[in-house]
Amino acid sequence: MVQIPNTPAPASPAPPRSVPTSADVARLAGVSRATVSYVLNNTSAVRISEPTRRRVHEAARELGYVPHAAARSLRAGHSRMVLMPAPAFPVGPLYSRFITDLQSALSRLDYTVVQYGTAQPHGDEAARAWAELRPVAVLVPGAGLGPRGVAVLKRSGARAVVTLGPETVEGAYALLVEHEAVGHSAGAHLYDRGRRRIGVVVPRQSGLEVFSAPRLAGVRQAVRGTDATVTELPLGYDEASAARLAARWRELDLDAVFAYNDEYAMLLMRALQDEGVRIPEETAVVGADDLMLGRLLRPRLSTVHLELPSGRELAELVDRAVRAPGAPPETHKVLRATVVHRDSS
Amino acid sequence: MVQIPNTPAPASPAPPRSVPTSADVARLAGVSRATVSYVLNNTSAVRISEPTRRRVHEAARELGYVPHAAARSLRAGHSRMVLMPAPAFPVGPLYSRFITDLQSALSRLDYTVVQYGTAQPHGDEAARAWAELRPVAVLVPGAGLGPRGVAVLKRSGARAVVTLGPETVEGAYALLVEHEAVGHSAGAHLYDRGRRRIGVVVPRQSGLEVFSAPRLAGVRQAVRGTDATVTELPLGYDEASAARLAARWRELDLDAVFAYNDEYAMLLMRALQDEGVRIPEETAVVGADDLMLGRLLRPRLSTVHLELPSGRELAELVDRAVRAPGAPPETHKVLRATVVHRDSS
DNA sequence: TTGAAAGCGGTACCAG
DNA sequence: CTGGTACCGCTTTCAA
Repeated sequence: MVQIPNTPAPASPAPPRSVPTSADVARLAGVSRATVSYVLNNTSAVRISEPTRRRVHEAARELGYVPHAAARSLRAGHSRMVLMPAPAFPVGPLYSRFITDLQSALSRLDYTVVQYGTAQPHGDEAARAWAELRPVAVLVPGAGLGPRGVAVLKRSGARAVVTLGPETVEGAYALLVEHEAVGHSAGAHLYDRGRRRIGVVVPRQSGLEVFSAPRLAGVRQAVRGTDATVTELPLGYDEASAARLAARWRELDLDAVFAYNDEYAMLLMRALQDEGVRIPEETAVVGADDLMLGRLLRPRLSTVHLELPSGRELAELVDRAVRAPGAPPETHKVLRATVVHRDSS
Repeated sequence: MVQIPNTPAPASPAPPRSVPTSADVARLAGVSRATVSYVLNNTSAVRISEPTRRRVHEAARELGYVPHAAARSLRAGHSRMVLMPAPAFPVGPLYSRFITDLQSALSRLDYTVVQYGTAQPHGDEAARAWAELRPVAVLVPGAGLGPRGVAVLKRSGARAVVTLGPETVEGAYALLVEHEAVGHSAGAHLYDRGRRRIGVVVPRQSGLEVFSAPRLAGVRQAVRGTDATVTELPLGYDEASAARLAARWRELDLDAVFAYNDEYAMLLMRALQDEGVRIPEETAVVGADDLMLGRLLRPRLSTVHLELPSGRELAELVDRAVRAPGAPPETHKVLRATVVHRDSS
């Protein structure tokens, strides 16, 4: 490269214009690039004299040298990056915590966790973009990734492809999050408490169908073969929508409702109470997620408590899959749903 | 590398074992690597015959070829990656939406957005890890990044370093999120409504000090030089903690409280009501964040509505900074806080 | 104990 | 229009 002569600069301490490389460090320390690499990586297979180490470290510090991860993993032929597409659905506190736990657990195992900015393109399209980064493992929340996508990822060197969603995908390690179980718990609970005309809230908010459909199906399944009925109740997340639903509550003639989650439950409960519907006498209400706010409502909200696998467990699973890439993909059900009975049902 | 002779494999269609490279594509198509590159990148500076293009595309498809992003950006000397450390504080719906918006806005400008797994190490330490990825821009939420960190990032080629937090950092483009304004709005509102003995909730939850301290300071500032008093009220996010606080409410002798945010407000309001404290007559309550749940409480919760800059604006700012890396860093105040007066104050 | 050199997967110049 | 080739920054033999 041609050195452009310095323009007369202000008397600042000669700011190095381009990014320092290991070659720059070597030059400054008066050693070869190889030696720099040995020293900075503490390579045990080779002994470097103490004075040399010193000089190298000194030079690196002085230049503010930071190794180039891409170059390193290009040479190494692999990286320790675990890629996790950011979920398409609005995340609640539950999922936030889960992500945080998982990230720190994987960090402890010396992986670099990266959340890839959300999938505009459809799953199998997106998989290509993820594959370009050559992650050692990919952890996909929600639906959207197909068998084609899994194949692309594996062909690009991903040693573990794990889905965390409603269905298994050919070739991937599947952590089945069956939201049917949530609806099933709620439905069974309501039936046990003598309710027979059960409404189920289905949020209109887009991105939530993935959860709401199976939850509804779970309720249906819970009362299949009994005399109970299940009624679908579309509901937007706003007061007007809730008020409209509450206004026709009497004619709907329901004695219970599973409100999708605690937030929708709060919304609907308020509207019902404003309408003079007595809870739980006339209508029982059950939410889901076991948020703090449920305990603060009056009557206290019955809810379905959800438990995702711990971040540590999942991290270990990923690690195992990375180390034994030959192992056939397994399927595990991971969503534990239990009813917390309070006063609204 | 030594080729290990194939063990007699099941009669599957010869699965390619290693990751296909552009050389493989070239071989299969019977052309050079250069030609493959031209075709797949639609390089306009060079004309490739239609039959050749066809053969290359065909070969790429057949092999399931996916380019190696690291190799590409190594050669190019730069990437289009915008790195955003995952925030250390628990994120609410407000921030979630903000992130999502920002990501899609940046995607539209053809940047790749990546959330880097949360900062275990302290800011300036973490900056080194981020720098290893050689992002073209870094967007840091919250506090924790110091001038040293900024320097490291810039030296590693980051053309834009933007902080989104409570204070400016030497060398970085600062989007000032001044939570003092939140407290100030709430304090002024309460004062205007005739309240003089103001309590301010300070969450015990760790990670929230960054927000709670300035909010408290803002209230203090709003009533400075008046006869009003400000009392700090530490509060854990659980019912027991709230009940304890409510039990000594009468002796605290407060006529108003700014409850940090809507969720803490709900928690405290419930405890106060259970204790028989009338709201707003005896004590006015103001929350913040303007969440749906505030509208559902009775009395309806007064709150401070917060507005962050739109994702599009921020994306454009980043883009501008990337294109004009010489420009001196600016500072902008970006948090708009306005009181939404309802029935609790 | 240290250095020279090969190459990881792409891109872009220059020659044919 | 296409191929040869020199890099990008780093690690890792192999020799000296």
